[in-house]
Amino acid sequence: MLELVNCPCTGATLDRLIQPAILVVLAEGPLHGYRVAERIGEMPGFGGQKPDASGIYRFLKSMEQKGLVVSSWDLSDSGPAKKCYQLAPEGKECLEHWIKTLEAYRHGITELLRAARKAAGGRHES
Amino acid sequence: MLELVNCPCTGATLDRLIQPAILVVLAEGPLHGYRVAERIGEMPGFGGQKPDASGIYRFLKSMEQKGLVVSSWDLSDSGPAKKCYQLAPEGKECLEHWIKTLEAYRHGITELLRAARKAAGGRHES
DNA sequence: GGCAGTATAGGAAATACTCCAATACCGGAG
DNA sequence: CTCCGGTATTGGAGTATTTCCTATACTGCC
Repeated sequence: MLELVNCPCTGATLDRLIQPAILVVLAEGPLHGYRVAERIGEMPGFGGQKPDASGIYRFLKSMEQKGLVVSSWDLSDSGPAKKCYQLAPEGKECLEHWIKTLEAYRHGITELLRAARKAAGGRHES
Repeated sequence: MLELVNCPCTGATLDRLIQPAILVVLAEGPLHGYRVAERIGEMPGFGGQKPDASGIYRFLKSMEQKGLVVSSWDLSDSGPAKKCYQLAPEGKECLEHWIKTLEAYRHGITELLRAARKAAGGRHES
């Protein structure tokens, strides 16, 4: 038997999609990093496991530097201070661009899948 | 206007998929690195631009170390020596695993797309 | 001979990602 | 009251991944 544990074919990480996922979550309404991470973890395609919080915070920070999101501190609730992020107009523009990109990705994956099935599935109904 | 040039939403790189793409190309028949890169460049989803050859060679090498492919030098034709790769049984197994992974990816992307359209496309039929 | 195209390969930098630790605030158990 | 667990943000460091640039070499063409 083959050990595919360390093989990317197990699909452990499709990390690039965390970025549009953040945009999508924020498009649904302003939210702070911790909840963003939780919401992404709930999304299908992320395997029910929430992504590394560090990574989310870093993404949010870089997105703010790019002007895609704006943040404000939310001290209203009890508990530690929350940095509340919301989508800037540029972020919405970026999200719309992502829609086209995701369509292209899906098309590419569909084609790859077709080719893979054709190549691998030729005869293996054992 | 927003400069989205350096934004991943432009979809410049869906690099992770180069690995199954190599597998698919090799599943269609033995081939050497240079042609593999060209074939991948022709595939939809890679934007018609052929990937970095260095990367392909490195992938092929690591795939050989993992036992997914086997190589042999082809000196039959004129021109520089070609290292011809072909899929090993483990590589085919990996490719079959990739099919499941790609299906999961596509599903995840579909869901993300649905959410993105809902969030961004609410009202902008201008 | 020099140049372009085919073909492989390696170094080094840049980037991305993960794991781990630190800080801080709150509420409840002991 | 003190410690612990959950919420919340952040930084450091190490590893993995990717890209860019370069080197080598062979062939055919001008």
